[in-house]
Amino acid sequence: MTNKDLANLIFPDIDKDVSYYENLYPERDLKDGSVVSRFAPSPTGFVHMGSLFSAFLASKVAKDSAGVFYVRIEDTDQERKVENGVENIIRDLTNFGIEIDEGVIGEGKEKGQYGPYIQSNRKEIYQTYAKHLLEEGLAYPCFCSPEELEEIRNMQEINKEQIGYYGSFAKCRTLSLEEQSKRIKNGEKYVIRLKSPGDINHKVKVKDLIKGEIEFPENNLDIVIIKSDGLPTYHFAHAVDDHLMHTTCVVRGDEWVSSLPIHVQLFDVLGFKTPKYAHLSPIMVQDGNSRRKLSKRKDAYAAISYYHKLGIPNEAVKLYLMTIANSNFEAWYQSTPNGKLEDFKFDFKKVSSSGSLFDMDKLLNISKNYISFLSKDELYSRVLEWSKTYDQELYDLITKYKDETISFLNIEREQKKPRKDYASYSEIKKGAWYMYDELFDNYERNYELPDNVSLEEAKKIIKLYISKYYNSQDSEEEWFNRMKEMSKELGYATDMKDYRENPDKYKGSVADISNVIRVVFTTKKTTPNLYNILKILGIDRMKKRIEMFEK
RNA sequence: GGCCAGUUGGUGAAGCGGCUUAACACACUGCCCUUUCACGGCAGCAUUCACGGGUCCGAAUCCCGUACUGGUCACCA
Repeated sequence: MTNKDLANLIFPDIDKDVSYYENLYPERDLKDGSVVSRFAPSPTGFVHMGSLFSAFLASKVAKDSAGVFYVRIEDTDQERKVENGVENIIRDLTNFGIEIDEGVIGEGKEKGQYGPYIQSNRKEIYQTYAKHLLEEGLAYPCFCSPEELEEIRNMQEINKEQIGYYGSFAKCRTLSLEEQSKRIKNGEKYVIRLKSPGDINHKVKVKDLIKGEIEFPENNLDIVIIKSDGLPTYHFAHAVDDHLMHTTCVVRGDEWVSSLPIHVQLFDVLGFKTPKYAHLSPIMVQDGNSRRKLSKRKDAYAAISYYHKLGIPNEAVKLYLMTIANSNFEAWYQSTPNGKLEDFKFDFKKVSSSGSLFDMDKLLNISKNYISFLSKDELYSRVLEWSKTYDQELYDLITKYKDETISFLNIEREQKKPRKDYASYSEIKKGAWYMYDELFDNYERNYELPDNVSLEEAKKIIKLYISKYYNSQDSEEEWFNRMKEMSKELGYATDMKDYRENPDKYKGSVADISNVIRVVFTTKKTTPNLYNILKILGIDRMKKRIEMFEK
């Protein structure tokens, strides 16, 4: 009985050799310095801010270096699988505008030479490598039951010993080949464990692109590499896949840093070159007095689809993520005319090694700025597309009144310092509803008149305005001058400074006059430029709204 | 509990031994500009970098210890 016999007994159907796969997946033909990175989610639901963050940065480094960004699905835990998991992930990624160069691109769809990219379809590959380890005597079957392992753990805890399967606790490690084969033939359940060559008293240093050099005790645990269902554990799959797919940079959450000793050892035992690692700190959220990781289940705004629904542009979310990732980004972006995210050179070294709080205010502010610099046509088409799925009423209105909508959206836009009204597409309706008769006529109108102007006075003002002072042909300057003339006639101050100094001399100021007019036509006392609004409304609708006001 | 990491205003952070009486941005407050709002401008917002020691002429920056926070110790990823 030899190791080889045992390997054949365990994997009788594996007829390929490790070298077969090494040849099947040759080195990638890329320029020096090109980064191959990946996003490797488990299909357990949608994409949330945290995983998006790592996907985004992974794709960014690949793109910056003319490398490859691919998607691999890690579904070795069959129990946690979720219906439509893959589809949802790909949808969120695509919705968000992350381009997938290779790997899984849809349910049952993949592209690229290094596949399959779904781990459950790579079973034979993992088993081939496990078989190889078995042959070399670097791995062994373990028959311990979960109960036995539990017991060992408890004992270790009581005795304050290192916890885990190692040394004298690794009972199955020293089983003879005959014993092993006998128990396998008996149909006992077993896993395959790595025969760890590590010594806990030795140190390993691992360089992380974000955290710097970290020193750990060597791994001395005989970790499971193949589970009893024949599928690999994360650790083993990580080593095999990232080697075979020639990943040069692994970007993942920092919950993985503590398994680094295992991973380094696995690469070493398998004779693989370790990739570079970038471990990202999680995005945190304030919860009472403490902080915790942004959670899929507790925080609605953790889901990337939340932003989509709200109508926050993808670019804004990306901009936000990049300002979190590289603190020099914001300054670069503001000082670079026409600066685009794509032109920014992202650097892992500048990523903070402690988790930052998620800042919705900041995101909204970035979004507000971003939207303000959109051209009128661009904004219109985006709102159109967004409302199509999320606000049918808005969609119908802006389709019907396309030109008016564009004119309205263009008020104080397309200039050096545009207005910043909307942090999301969904806010547009709140700001523009009074431009549509369907909404204006049917909604309950709450006229927000200035405090110092009574309803009677307001009616008087608007009557005088429409009959004597409004002329649709006026330029903005003429229009406002007439407003001043009217203020004078009614005993309101025309000059604001004068009014502020002598408020008692007047009934109010031209500001009150213009606000009354604003309110009559829009009900609101804050709107974009009134002159433009009146132009869009036109004289007929203005008259109609005056009638409505007087009633 | 072991191991690993982190700790600079309300938030994100810059800083890497003297240029820091701690940048910049968000939020907040006040003023100015102004027909409203928005924009813009100005000002305010940490006498101090978790705490305690040490090194040094000099420390937010280097070293040690403590505290706190987070991660991890599965046949989950």
